[in-house]
Amino acid sequence: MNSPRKSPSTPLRRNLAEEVTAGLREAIVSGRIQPGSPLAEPVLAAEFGASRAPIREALIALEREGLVEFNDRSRTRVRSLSARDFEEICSMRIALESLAARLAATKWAAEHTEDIEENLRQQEQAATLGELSRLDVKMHEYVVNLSGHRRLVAAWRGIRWQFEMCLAYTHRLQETLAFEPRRITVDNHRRLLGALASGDPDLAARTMGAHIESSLEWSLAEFPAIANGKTKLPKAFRTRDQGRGDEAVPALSASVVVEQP
Amino acid sequence: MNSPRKSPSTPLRRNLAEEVTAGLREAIVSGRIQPGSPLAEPVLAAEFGASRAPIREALIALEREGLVEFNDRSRTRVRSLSARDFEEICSMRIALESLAARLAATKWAAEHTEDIEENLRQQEQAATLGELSRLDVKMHEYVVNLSGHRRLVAAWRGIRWQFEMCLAYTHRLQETLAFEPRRITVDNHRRLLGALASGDPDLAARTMGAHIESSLEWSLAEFPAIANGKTKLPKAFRTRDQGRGDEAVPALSASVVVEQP
DNA sequence: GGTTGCAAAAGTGTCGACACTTTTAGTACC
DNA sequence: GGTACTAAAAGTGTCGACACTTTTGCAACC
Repeated sequence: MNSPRKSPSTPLRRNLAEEVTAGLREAIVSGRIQPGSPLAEPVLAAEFGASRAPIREALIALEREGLVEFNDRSRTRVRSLSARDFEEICSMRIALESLAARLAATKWAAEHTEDIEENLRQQEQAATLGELSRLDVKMHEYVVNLSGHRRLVAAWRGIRWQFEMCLAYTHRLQETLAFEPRRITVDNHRRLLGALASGDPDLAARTMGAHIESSLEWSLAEFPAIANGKTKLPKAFRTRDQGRGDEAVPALSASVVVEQP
Repeated sequence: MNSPRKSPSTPLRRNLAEEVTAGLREAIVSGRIQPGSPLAEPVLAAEFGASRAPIREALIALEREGLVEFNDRSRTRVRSLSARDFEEICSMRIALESLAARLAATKWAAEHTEDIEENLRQQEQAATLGELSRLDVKMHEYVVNLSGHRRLVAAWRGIRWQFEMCLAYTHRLQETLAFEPRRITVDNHRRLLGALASGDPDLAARTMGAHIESSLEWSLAEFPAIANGKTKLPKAFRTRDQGRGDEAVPALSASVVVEQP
């Protein structure tokens, strides 16, 4: 042996950094920690009963996921998502998932259709809007993973939780309006499934792009508050981009890949 | 004062982590550190005269840029780029830069045309293939930044240095064949500039996609070694994907966004 | 000769400490 | 009441140390 054991009680818990990352992510996405809240390393270290090293690593990981942001002086805050952020997230999803659908279509097999259909069945039975969204994201994630494109997967993960954060906020506003939208969503997904299973890469990409775009338009229609700043969202969520001379938000129609059918 | 100063000689150098990141990045991209080389924290710490904390941070940053990879047991190595990686990088560039071009076209102004034309003039005078590539990347970076899409910029940076690493390798093989390719490249860029300046988002996106795709095809034609593994590349660069049951490389034509003109 | 077992070496995860910087909170001053 | 100055508090960057795990090197063994 080497030296005095510090705490023999500690049952060798590795990857404290990952635990902290997961814990913080959950708290942020769920809204338990409000956007804009400062995240000081010593404070978090105390809360998680860890030292600053794993906390630091977790914060870097969360920054990569877009859930927190570092200030000029390296101070960390929970990120606030503005309408512009929402548009960026959606246009990225279109760009990335169109490519994912293209690749997935070329290697589509019967088992994939079965997997997706199982998911769609669950969607039809989903009790809450939140549950429905979770299944929706899961389906999209399935296609992204199936693409086998590791950099695409990585980039997608870089916005995934930001997207869920947006969803959580919109759902918190309107937990009810589930019926009509749900049928539309599932119908859309069936069309998408058909395109993927057809094996036609162009069709799959086009359909995926149109699908995401249409669901985005629906969101904007339902919650114009998100898009124009006259928002009913929690105050901290309502952010005028605190950027340094940031350009104006590009019109949505311009940030979306339009593919002619 | 509080306690004994450790080294009064240290002139307050901040951001050691960034220095290390930049130093390692340069060494990796230039090939001074061979792909596959292990990067042990204590070793690097000694080399850079730093402690492990900033080294660790630098390695995480480089992993994010795709220049190093962590193994199951968290050991770090310089990443080896296979033909599949090359294709992934290019298809990501097409997806991202097409969107960037679309956005840039909507906000294009005379000054931007001037900036690009200055760059093209320099391209025409570039003495080496490496210099030409540097200008090429700079031009593409210009468009990406002009898009004003922060997540797009972030994703692009996530593959930028990997791309340069590929370039460095191909150039090391063939430093000479500059004349014909260069004229083609510059011609392509002029066409691209026209599309961007036209203000037509669809045209800009389409042209950008085609431009990147064609330059990729040219690379594959010139250096089939890169694509098929029968390579003249340095041994460490020649990597059979050491993945765990990785799927086959999707055909290039399937990983590229084809947009009908 | 090749294999197995074991101890040293090398490596990662986490911790606590300190130097320095930025904020915060008073406090004196006008 | 508002403003300028100052000292405490809070925060980040970096360091060295230790506990534990994985590799490596070597030696005994079949």
